[in-house]
Amino acid sequence: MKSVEELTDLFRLRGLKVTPQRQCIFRALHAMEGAHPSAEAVHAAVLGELPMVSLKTVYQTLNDLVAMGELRHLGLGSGPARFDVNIDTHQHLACEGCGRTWDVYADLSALHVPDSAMDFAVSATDVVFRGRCASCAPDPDEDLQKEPVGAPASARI
Amino acid sequence: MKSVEELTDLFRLRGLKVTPQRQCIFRALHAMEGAHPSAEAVHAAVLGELPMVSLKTVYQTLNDLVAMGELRHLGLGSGPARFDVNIDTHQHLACEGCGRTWDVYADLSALHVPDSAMDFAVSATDVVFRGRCASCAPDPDEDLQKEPVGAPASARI
DNA sequence: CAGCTAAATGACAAGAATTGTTAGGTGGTA
DNA sequence: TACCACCTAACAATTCTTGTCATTTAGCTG
Ligand SMILES: [Mn+2]
Ligand SMILES: [Mn+2]
Ligand SMILES: [Zn+2]
Ligand SMILES: [Zn+2]
Repeated sequence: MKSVEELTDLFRLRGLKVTPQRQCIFRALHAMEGAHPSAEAVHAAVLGELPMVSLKTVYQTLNDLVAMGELRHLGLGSGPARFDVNIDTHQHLACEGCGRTWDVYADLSALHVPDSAMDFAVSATDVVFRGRCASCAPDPDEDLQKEPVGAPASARI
Repeated sequence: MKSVEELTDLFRLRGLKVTPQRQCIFRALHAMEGAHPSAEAVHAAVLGELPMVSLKTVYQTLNDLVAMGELRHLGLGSGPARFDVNIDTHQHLACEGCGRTWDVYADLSALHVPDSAMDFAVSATDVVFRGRCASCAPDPDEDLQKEPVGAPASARI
């Protein structure tokens, strides 16, 4: 995520105004490098500094950033939309146990669309590795005893 | 998607009851092989046969099928959830022009999670190729005047 | 086949996430 | 400083999905 100063300049270049609310959102996002917050999470972070900012303002600013390509909208899984503060090309690990998500940088050079779809022009490839992180790994002892309980209610991005 | 008879047996095995509404939903899904319908789309198909089925019943049955692993819940962007009638391992082409989605079967054997994430146990890999389909291609030479015509039956959303 | 019971149905309402509306306020420029 | 397009925030509206509950029904048992 770019610095507050850079984002300020980019907003002004676009004819968008830079308000204390927006700069506070910029600051919150800049402090979240590597995270995938929901709008609500960004709002919560912002409220610590400016208690009167509305959730609507947060949504509006996040959507502006997405339109500018300075933030990615993650549309995976269910529940509230997540935003990706990292706009470099990368992929994700999604833990089905705790719902956390990590960035990974995998080599996609060997990944090709089959010939049967040759008339489709690919501009981006989204990859999500789903599974279980170290803390959520099934314990081998419990594994022998019982069948795994149903997945947690919220296995999200 | 399995046949109405197979799904009927699987529901009974699970202690779930099989009602005319549910069998109608089974039929609708079975006729949608290769598609990625929303709950609303399934509901619309069902209403042609049984006009009194509620959307709630459709959601309930689709969720049961997902819990049984006979239907996949897709998170392709925002908007209403899509369900994947094809539960074989496969990937998707998503056209950013018309919003349609196609199944593809790509070779993922060369796709590995980086070593830095070695203690993450991957159970599934979701791949979405995003771009533009032939009808939505910006290429001015091809299909210049053509309306985006319906995709082949096996390649619907 | 009749009776039992857990499950399903559907009308309705509620919940969760996001966006529209609008009246007043403000940033950036001249 | 004055202007004005843009922004803010309270509120309402929309969209998608699930909860509640009275009634009905599927599947089982005898
Ligand atoms: Mn990321
Ligand atoms: Mn599919
Ligand atoms: Zn985990
Ligand atoms: Zn298209």
